[in-house]
Amino acid sequence: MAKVTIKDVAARSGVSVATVSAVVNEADWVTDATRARVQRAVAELGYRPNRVARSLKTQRADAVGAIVSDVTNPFFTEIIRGLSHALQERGRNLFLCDADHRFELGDAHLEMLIEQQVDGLVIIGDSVREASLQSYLRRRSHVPVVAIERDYDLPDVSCLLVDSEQGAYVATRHLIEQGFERIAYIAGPQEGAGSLTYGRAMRTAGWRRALAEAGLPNDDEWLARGTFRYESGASAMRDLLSRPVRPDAVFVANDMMALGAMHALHEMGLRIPDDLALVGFDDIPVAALVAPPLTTMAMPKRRLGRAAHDVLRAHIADGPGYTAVRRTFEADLVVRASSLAATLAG
Amino acid sequence: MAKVTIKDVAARSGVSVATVSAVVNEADWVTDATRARVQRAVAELGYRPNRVARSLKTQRADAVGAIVSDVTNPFFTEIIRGLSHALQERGRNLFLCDADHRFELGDAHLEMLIEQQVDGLVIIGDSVREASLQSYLRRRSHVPVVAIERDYDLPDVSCLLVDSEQGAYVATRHLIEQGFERIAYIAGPQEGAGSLTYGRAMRTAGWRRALAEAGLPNDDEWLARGTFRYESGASAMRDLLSRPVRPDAVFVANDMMALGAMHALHEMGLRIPDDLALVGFDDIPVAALVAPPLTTMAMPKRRLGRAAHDVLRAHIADGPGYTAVRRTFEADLVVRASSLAATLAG
DNA sequence: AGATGTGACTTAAACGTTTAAGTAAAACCA
DNA sequence: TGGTTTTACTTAAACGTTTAAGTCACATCT
Repeated sequence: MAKVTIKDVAARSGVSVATVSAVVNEADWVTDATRARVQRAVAELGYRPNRVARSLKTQRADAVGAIVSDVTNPFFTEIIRGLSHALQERGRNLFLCDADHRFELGDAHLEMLIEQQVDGLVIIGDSVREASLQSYLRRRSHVPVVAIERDYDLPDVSCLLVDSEQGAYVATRHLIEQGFERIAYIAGPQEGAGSLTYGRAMRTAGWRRALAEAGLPNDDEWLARGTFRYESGASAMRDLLSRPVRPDAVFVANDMMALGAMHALHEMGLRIPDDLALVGFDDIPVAALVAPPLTTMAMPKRRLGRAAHDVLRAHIADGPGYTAVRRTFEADLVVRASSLAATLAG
Repeated sequence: MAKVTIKDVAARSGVSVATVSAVVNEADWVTDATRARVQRAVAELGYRPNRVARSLKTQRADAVGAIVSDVTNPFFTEIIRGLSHALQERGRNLFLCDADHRFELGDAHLEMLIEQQVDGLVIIGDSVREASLQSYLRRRSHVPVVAIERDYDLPDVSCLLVDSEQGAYVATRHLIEQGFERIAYIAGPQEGAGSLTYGRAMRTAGWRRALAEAGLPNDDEWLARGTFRYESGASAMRDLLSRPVRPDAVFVANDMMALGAMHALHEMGLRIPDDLALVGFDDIPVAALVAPPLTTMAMPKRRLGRAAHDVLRAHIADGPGYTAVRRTFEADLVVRASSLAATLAG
């Protein structure tokens, strides 16, 4: 009934535990004969090394922890996939925690991952408060942290971001090139006074820049706000359509809201893109599946996950003196039917 | 630079490590004065107990491991959410691993979770081979295992399943009640000779039963096969429509394929449900978001996750002598626009 | 007053590994 | 041949906790 340990293997194969350890860890000094005897004992007893004991002794976990703000969001799961693959290749494991949009939960997960002695941390989306992270980083020793799509103003954390301003600019340019002239924008929540001059908030700026450049109107008359969730996209759309001048195209700050907007348009009997063109942001998998397929700015999701791994690995290798990096990725325009000029689409 | 341990706290507060341990674990015999002194030292040093050391000593991890066949599949992430919440409430942690449909990966994850000494295992979907699991369970001691939506023929693993036959029956009955008479079925992959008489494979049987009962045709003329993926749903739909007699409704074995079928119908200019009604299975979140919203059999996803936790907890409490259970859940019909009789919808 | 009990700790072993340091035999060299 | 090096191990301490067993001062009982 008892668990089989390295001692049992040592006893059965008639060698010391150190030798068994050497065989298990593929040290080069063991003779073939001894190695074979030990391996036989390992197989016969079904011995598996205890990672907990090993971690305690070696002071490494060969694992990293990740906290994601919403594990049911396809955008994040793609990132996780990329991260998970990269780790897998190196034989590292991933402890994944879902914060479900609740900061207390995210903070609790952070604490537990630290106690678990992971070798590094990945924070995906807005799941951990800056204050909590900061108080951890102030400790005498801490593991490297990299954040994805979350911009921390902390010197020790690396941030992997997407250039939202540029993405929004490209998306809007695309609509302009398709010949649309009244291009509205459905934004995320109102950013707090100057505090969030990063990430998704910058999409507004990109939209403005493209319109200004083309001499098109870009004032608040053409701007509506949502919460990044599906339902809010639908109501923002209805809001826009109720205004004096109807837009002929809408750029939406993320795909979930774009889908909501699409739903509202369907309900009102308006056709996409004939009556109104639509461009989203993120390129979640469903974007290609709806009718019509949604034009969107593709986030390099898997690459973000993989890059998080690479950066973390480098930091771990560099030891406590690592220097955090800040990397910006570009979003790519994926043209689908929802944004094609009526003349082309028809 | 060094990590702060229980010894540092003991030294600073002038007590033994045993006392610090007692304070941290809220033993009741410590005086208020001592407790305060220790807590102050803990706060001042920023001490966090090392879970690895604790696990090694206590022989528990206060964590369970889960292996999911595809972390990007919304169906599974909902289950994970349920599991994760339940664990959270008990202060237990979740180690989540993504097998990405690759059995070698799933098996490797199984091995590593075992080495990590988790208190229990949850296997979600088809991610771990029966042989691998069996060889683990043959070991002298093992932790409890519960599988969700995967039917293992192993006496020590608990299985949480959904009654697919019944679900398919209900879905088909619904179409019959709406007045449809030529009800086709898009199934999953052909089940291997007699081997998969469980799970999703049983949906064919439920469809047949409902049709037979109503005296409607249910032979292979009305059956097409896919692979449970989006694209295969589209081609299966095209296949069905190319046959001599066109169906007026289609029941699809899962939502992803149903969405694919929907896409094919849009392409061909056919209207849903007017020209052809559609019912899916799973109720993934997008099902409600497409146009028209998809009628489907809702899987109790969160409940499955929560139930996995409950069963696991019971098994852990029962110790090595636990008796595995087999529980079947019902899928609920969720009626949306895609299946409403033309007369009602119009 | 002496025995007994209780409260508030401390001591030290243990959990299952890894690994630096030690050792004994064999191989090599002059 | 005698000394040195190499090979193939073994010994034992350490990692950071928990916890059973021990201790010692003090209160309580008869």
